[in-house]
This record gives sequence, structure tokens and C-alpha cells, in this order.
Amino acid sequence: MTFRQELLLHMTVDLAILTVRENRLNVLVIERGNEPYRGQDALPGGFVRPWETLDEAARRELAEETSVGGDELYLTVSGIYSAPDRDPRSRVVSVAYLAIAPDLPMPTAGSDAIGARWAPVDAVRATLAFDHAAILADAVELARTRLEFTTVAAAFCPSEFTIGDLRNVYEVVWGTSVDPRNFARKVAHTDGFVVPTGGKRAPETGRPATLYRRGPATTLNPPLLREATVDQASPELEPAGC
Amino acid sequence: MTFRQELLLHMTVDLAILTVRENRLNVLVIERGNEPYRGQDALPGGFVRPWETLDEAARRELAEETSVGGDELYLTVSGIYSAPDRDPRSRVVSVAYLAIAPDLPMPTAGSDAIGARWAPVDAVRATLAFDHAAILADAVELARTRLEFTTVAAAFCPSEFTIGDLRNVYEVVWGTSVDPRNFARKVAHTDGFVVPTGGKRAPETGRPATLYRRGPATTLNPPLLREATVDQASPELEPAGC
DNA sequence: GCAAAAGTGTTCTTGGTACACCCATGG
DNA sequence: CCATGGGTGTACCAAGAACACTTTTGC
Repeated sequence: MTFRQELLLHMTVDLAILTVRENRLNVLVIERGNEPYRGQDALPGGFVRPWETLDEAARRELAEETSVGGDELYLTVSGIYSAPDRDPRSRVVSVAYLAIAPDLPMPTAGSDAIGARWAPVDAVRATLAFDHAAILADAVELARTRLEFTTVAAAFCPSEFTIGDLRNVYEVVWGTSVDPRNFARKVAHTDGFVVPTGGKRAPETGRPATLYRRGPATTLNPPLLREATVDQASPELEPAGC
Repeated sequence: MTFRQELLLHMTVDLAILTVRENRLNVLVIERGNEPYRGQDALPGGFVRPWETLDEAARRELAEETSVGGDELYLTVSGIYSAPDRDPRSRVVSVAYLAIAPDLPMPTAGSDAIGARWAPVDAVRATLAFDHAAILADAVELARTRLEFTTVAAAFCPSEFTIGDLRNVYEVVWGTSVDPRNFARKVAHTDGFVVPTGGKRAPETGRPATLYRRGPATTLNPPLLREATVDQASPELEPAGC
């Protein structure tokens, strides 16, 4: 080690793993088993180890909490949190990741957690440990913006889905309603967003819908914009980075 | 310190300070005074100190290199670089910042640098130390995207500027040509982008142009899109974070 | 007058919104 | 038959692209 001791610090990755369950946006939270904030909910996360990149650390943590991984899943940095007092124990800088998953089976608890569960975002928002409420809010806002410019909405869906399922993702994540007819046309006219599987699926009542898989496209050009949100914490842009 | 020693690491902030000089996009580089990469060009940067946030560290470094600061200047995270071997001396995770400045007087050298200077982005790109070429490329791409969705173009201009100056920023940063007539209309019709100062400025030859100051708006709605770049490293989005 | 840059007006086209309407199924 | 969700066609409108044309200066 060639640098000064007093400049050393810890880094963690924290994960905001989002999914749509029962028409609500849910996030995976763990119940903390240790002080501080013992017994309170928190986002899953852990220390970055010396030989791994942040992305690797995030994927490792994700694998510990859920059973998915690899191409199934969308994973990207959503923010960096560096307030010196954000962890009462010592200096910890956290890199937050947004993960988007289809409606998964129940999660498994990690090492320093009592239990893991899905919780509606609105319900847990107020009760999270550390600065995780802010991390979650930023991650959700990022997810909303990504729906506008990329094809990630499909990452919320299982491998086969209908246009109605996809529209439901937009409605739940944005918290708005989307015109079904214009939405269907928009998706169909965006090359590579979805590809038909040939199958159909009948709803409880009504005409069966064609089934689709994710297509190769990653960006939406032109984008699928929601109503202009009032100029608040302006959604900003960054290349994928690490 | 309550956490394990072997998980400690160093963090730095690196700055990609961009400006437009002589119709080219320039970046501030320093000449390294120490090994490794002694004598080679690098982006300015330094260690994050125990009591400061990343933003504070970035502003401190910026003040050491240039004379500007505060509201004059646009400063935002552009990426995180965490490859374990990116610094041969020890584990260093770097948070990169994009800074946008008007054409400034000559920069001053920092502590561990021999000299600081402006260099055209294309010229230095290939010769930078560490992974700074990648950091610079990502920062430039972010700047290009920000021009589309925000009013930062004005941060490249001095306090008073013409529509032509502003258009020149777009042309230089994007590397394309922009229709002067449509551009002028677009800027004029975007509330709060620019406000006229009342003054005029005569070019070498031609009709004098009205002078403007930056307006209060930060986002461009609707955006000012360049030709759709081929779906490569898709420009992605994130909230400002820390 | 001429060159050059500023600025206006107009046409064409693209793509979004709103909505009327038809389709296919279960009950 | 009706209710319900899937899917098509079309009229309208906002905004970008292209470009003819006018304005205002220096030479």
C-alpha cells in the first residue's frame, strides 16, 4: 500500500431490485439482523471486495438474494452516496444499483439479514434504514426515465408476455394510464423491441393476445415519453460507465 | 473502525473539464510529475478526504486547477471506474466528473503536476495515463447527450453570448452542422433558455447579433436532438445522485 | 454594390393523441 | 346475445427539417 492510511475508506454496493407484483411496483428489502437499525428494513447490499469491480460486487450480492442472474436481468448504476456520516460506524461510500426483474419466486435472505421479502415501494419508502429511502427514490426515478428511452420494460416481464402485460409495466411504474391502442402500435412499429413467439394467450374474458419475447433492441428511437413531469429533480443522463 | 481492514480502499475523483477553444472541444490535462506515467498527460484529480463528499472533493480539485467555481460552472458525475488493476500502485476506485467551463484563462498546475494546459480532445485521447482515455470518452459522450436534453450548452459560453456562439457550441461538441435558422427559432421558443441583455455584437462582417445571458431553465422540453447515432454504447440515464 | 451573418416566413413531413370502430373469446 | 380486452384506421395537431427570402452591417 503506497498511499496514506487516513485516506482509506469502505465501499459498498446497495441494490434496488424492482419488480411488478399485483399491479404495484415492489422492491426487495431485507430485515437487518445487526445494529445499527437492527430489525428495520433496508436495501440488500454489501462490501466491495479487493479483487472485484463494482459490477461484479453487485452481481454477487444479487445472486445471494435472488435466483436470477445473467441476461435475464437489467442491472445498472443508479447513484453514488458519499455523505461522510451516512453510516454511523465509519466512512462508507455506497454505489447504488438499479436491478429490474420479472415477478420472481420469494427471495432468499442474505448473510447478515433475518429475512428478505418483496414490499410495495410506496409502503417501505418511509421506513428504510440509512439513506436507503433516497437511494430507492433515485432508483425508481431512473427506472421511470429508462422506460421512456430504452426497452427495459420487457425486463419486468417473464420470457413470454403480451403487449397488455408490457403496457401494464408502464402504467404501474409511471403511475399513469397509457392508451392501449396507441401503445400497441408504438411497440409494434419499434423494430426489435418485441418479437412474436407465434403463441397466444387468452385472458379471463376477451380476445386472446399474441405472445412476444424481448427483441434485440435496447434503445427506443423515438422514445416513449410520459407527460412532462414538472421541472423538479431533472432526470439526467450518463453513459453506462463501469 | 468497525469493519475489516482488508476491505479498505482508496477513492479518487477525476475531472474531465471541457471547454470550446478555437472551434475545437478541449479538455484540461496535467502533466504527471510522479511515477507511474511520469511526464505523461492525465486528467486532474485527487483523493477523496475523510470528511468530504465526492462533490466537495471534485469542487476542491477544480478550484485547484482553474479559477472558476460556483454557479459559473456545470459539474456532474460522469462515471465510476473500479477495475481492480486500474492503478498499478493499489486499489483505487475513481468517480469521474464532467465539468463544463467557458473558454478560461490558462489553468494553473496542481500539486503533483508539472503543468496544466488545454488540449484538443481528439489530440490527447490516445495518450492519456491510466484509464483516462475511457473516462474522457464517456465524459464527452455525456456532454453530447446533455446538450440534447439540458441547457448546459450555455455553460460553455461566457456570460454574454450570441445565438451563433451557442450554435457553435453544439456544432463543435457534436461534430455536426446545425441549421442556423431553425436553431435560433428553437432557442428563442424555449422559455428560460436564454434572456436578451439588450446589447448587440457586430461580427467581422455581417449584421450585429443580439446578446443573451443564460436563463433560469435547466432542461430542454422538448429536447434538441442530434441525428440518431447508430445504436452503439446507448446513452443511458441517471438521476444526479450525490 | 457585394459578401456575410442575423433573423423571418412558409411548406412539407413525421410522429404523437384521441377516438371510432372491428375482432375474438367466455359466459 | 353481452361484456371484455385485443387490435386497426383515421382525423387532427405539434414540432422538426428544409429552404426561400429579408435585414443589417463592413468593405
